[in-house]
Amino acid sequence: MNTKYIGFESPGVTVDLVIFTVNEDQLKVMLVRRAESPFDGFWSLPGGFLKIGESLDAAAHRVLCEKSGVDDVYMEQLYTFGEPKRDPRSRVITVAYIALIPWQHLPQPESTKVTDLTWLPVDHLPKLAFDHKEIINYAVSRLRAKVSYSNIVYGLMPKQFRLSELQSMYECIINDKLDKRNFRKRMLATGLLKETGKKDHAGAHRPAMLYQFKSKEIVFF
Amino acid sequence: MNTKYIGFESPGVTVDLVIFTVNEDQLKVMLVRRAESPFDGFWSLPGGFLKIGESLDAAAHRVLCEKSGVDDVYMEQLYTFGEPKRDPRSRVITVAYIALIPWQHLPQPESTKVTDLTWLPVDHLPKLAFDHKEIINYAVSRLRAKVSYSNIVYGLMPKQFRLSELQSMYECIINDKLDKRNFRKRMLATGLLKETGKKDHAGAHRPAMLYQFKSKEIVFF
DNA sequence: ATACTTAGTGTTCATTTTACACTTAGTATA
DNA sequence: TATACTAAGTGTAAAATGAACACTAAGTAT
Repeated sequence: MNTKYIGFESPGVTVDLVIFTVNEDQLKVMLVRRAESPFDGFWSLPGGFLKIGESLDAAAHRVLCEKSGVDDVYMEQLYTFGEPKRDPRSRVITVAYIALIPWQHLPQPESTKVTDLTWLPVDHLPKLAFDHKEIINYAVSRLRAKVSYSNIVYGLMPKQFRLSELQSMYECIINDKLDKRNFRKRMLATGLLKETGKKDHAGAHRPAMLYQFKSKEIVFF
Repeated sequence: MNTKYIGFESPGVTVDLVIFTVNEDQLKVMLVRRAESPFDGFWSLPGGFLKIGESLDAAAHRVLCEKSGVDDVYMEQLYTFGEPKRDPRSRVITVAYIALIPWQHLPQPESTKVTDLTWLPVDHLPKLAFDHKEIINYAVSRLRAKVSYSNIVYGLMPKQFRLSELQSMYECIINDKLDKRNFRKRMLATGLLKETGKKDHAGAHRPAMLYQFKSKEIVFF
């Protein structure tokens, strides 16, 4: 903050969103197809330039709404990427955000026609535009770490759910199996869940109690 | 990344450094006195504008060297602050970094004359320029958290040290007392320390074995 | 009525964490 | 040179936590 202003030399500033969901037992990330050079036709993270007068968080929310049609989701700033050559056209630094959306909350596409938006499993990504794969990898490692010391998975669950669904969510993210009894004990011991009283009668088997979170607040253990 | 370039509307981009050291059993942060409006005369974080062609990390290192005269220290990106009004003059977003410097490695000021640089304890800060107090508070909470699940304190220790000094370092940062025997057991159990063979004969008491880190690598537990 | 499927539940053992007090090896001083 | 002083250095027992493990319950479908 001690240097003189040299406004016209300023880099461009964007926000890019790593929007996660879990579907078909896979952790997936939202990608949009670029329709211009550079990386024309490549998948990339949804993002956009920061507007003057707009906070970083506001810009991230704006992009989130534009692309997902959803607001009111868990979102946090991830990291700021600023290698000089990360955009081949000119200097652009990007502030990356993580967002979590329950699959059930997403407006489902009407048909299977090719669109410029997709959800791909994080462990099988094609070549992406810019440094977006690096950004996603960092986001995935942050998410995987955070799952184990917080209740951040809240952001990916529907309002009501079976404990087995919650367990499955954890297993998808950390990519490992958990012991059912220990998992239930631990979850109920947090005191963050409550029974809804309702039961889920799906399937030819004993119905499951539906649970929900007492609060949407994120807690660190 | 889907919007058009509007280069001349770009916000300014700075890096600001929260440089920590521990001295006199207190966690302290480096501050520089502003010599211009706004906040003329207030203490502020060392920082500067990002140069075109310079990566964020490089800019942070440049500022670090300018102000501390030290390189080769632990540094990590903290968070990017971008509220529209955080700089009253114009739109500036700042990428904040944390750096750790052992007190012993700092070039000591020759005299006690008033300078434009100081180290103040993080828990007793005066009013600071911009949103710098908020940035410091966030940095302190990050540091305090990270101390408990990594060996990040390496960054604050001199090359060789007594175990009691290491313990004291932990205690200063987390602001709590630790049990001596448990602390030693835990530290030695990590396998990251080695005896130097040398002993520290300071003081009228049994001399202490001097230890050092096997590697400067940061490890998460 | 029977088969099928997921829901739901406790205990034991191993490991980790915590609490806690005395002896040792020097330096300083009388 | 004997004594006092100070921080260094060490082990164990109890408590808490984490990990492994298998059967019964309650529905739906045939």
